[in-house]
Amino acid sequence: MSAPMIAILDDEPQIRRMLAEALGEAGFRTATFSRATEFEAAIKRTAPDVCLVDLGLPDRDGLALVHRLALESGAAIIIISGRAQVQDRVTGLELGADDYIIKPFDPAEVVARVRARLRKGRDTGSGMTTARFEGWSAHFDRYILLAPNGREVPFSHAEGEVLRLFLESPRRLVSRAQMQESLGGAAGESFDRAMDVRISRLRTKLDEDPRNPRLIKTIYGAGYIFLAEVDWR
Amino acid sequence: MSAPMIAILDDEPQIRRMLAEALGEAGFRTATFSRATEFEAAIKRTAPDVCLVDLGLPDRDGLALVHRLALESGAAIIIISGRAQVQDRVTGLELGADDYIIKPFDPAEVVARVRARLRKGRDTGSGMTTARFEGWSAHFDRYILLAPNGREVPFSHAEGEVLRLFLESPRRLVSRAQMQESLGGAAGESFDRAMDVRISRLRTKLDEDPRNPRLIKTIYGAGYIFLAEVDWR
DNA sequence: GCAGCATGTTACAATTCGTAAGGATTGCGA
DNA sequence: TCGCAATCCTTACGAATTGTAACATGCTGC
Repeated sequence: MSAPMIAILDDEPQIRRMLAEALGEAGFRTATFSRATEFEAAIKRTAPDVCLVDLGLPDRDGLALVHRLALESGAAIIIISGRAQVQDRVTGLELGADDYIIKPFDPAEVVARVRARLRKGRDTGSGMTTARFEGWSAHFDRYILLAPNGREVPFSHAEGEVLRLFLESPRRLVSRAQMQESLGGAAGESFDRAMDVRISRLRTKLDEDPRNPRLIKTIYGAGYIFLAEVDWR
Repeated sequence: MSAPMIAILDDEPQIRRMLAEALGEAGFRTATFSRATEFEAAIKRTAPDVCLVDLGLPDRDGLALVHRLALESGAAIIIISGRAQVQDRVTGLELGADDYIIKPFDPAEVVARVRARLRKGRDTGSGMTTARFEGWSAHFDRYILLAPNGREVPFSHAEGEVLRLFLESPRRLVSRAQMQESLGGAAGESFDRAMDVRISRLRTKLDEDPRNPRLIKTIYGAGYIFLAEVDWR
């Protein structure tokens, strides 16, 4: 498993450099952006672990961006802002941010707060081989699903990759770009249809009603959401 | 599911009261302690969701306590401290604290930061998945509406975004500009008509009489207002 | 009422997605 | 090497979602 990925959005080059350097020295991968639109597009592709967002960007309202990120991405969100009023901090946090750092800041504290965010929520990763959801259990070490009625349903490697991706971020939007990234598909080709087919097959194995799937929802133009509470063992 | 439990450790009675009151009003259960030994014993019995710990207690070294809590309890830990040096904050966070608040603090910010910690711990999605209004219920976790007569009405992602926006601020004017922000529409384009169409489709799903909509009122020249009492679960 | 604009609705087209059918690839045993 | 089976991708076409254009309706101030 590679180093955690930190996405940085700030319009001041100096601050971008400072953050990227401090986080890089701490062993993280970083990606920096100066404009919100680029930033948001990149998020959908790469699914970073933590987002550092500077409020008060010129080209968009930062709080709306934070709200969207909180709803749609699984990343932890840390706001960096020059606005020091309590009310600013409260609304930022209520909109879904996980932390709020005031400028000027010390890079060491930023690194510490990023580490604190990563510590929590890092459940998956090591010996997790079985996941339960909605009466099903997926055994990745044996390549089988156990249906709620006890029936054994085998699944292939490709199907397992998709299922694992969903089970690792349940109730979160997973974009097609993220899937391609995770499943090693080259971009730009007609790999899209292959993706569809994998999903389709997985759905039939999960007893989904094709017209009205309960577990794997399609978000038109965006990706998929796996709608279930998942419990890894 | 009962209200989340917040354990508070502070040696100043005034601060204990202030925190307990603010958190109580926000809907949390609280338990306050003045000495670390009592506090630690209680933690083992009641397993709180969040611990608020004041450093600099007389009877023990606070950082050691934080470290033990981080290792042994599953609770989120928020340090409250009068020591404002960056180095203090960094070591507190490195030892396992999830957040670090400096005295003097505003109770509203403490509440917001407690909420932020609970959001991430709570599997995903913050629990806000079902809203009831006027006999309807909107299930955002299943992408369906349940009509007052029990009929199931599916809705798409775009429709759901609009509906969620209304349900999150009922009886309040929502301007078109706000919608564009929240729904991620690029500004300046002819996105206006698209907005209208979304509203129109949503209205038909909600059985609105086109000539006389009861739920989604148009405020000419300003925006829309959702007229219903909303109850989130 | 009328002019001028804001909003509602409908029909249509572009895009995106689902899946059945068939072909390529791989692995395995005879 | 050949045949067979399993797996996976591609093709092709139908279905669903969404935005846009065009037109209809409604609001506001004169």
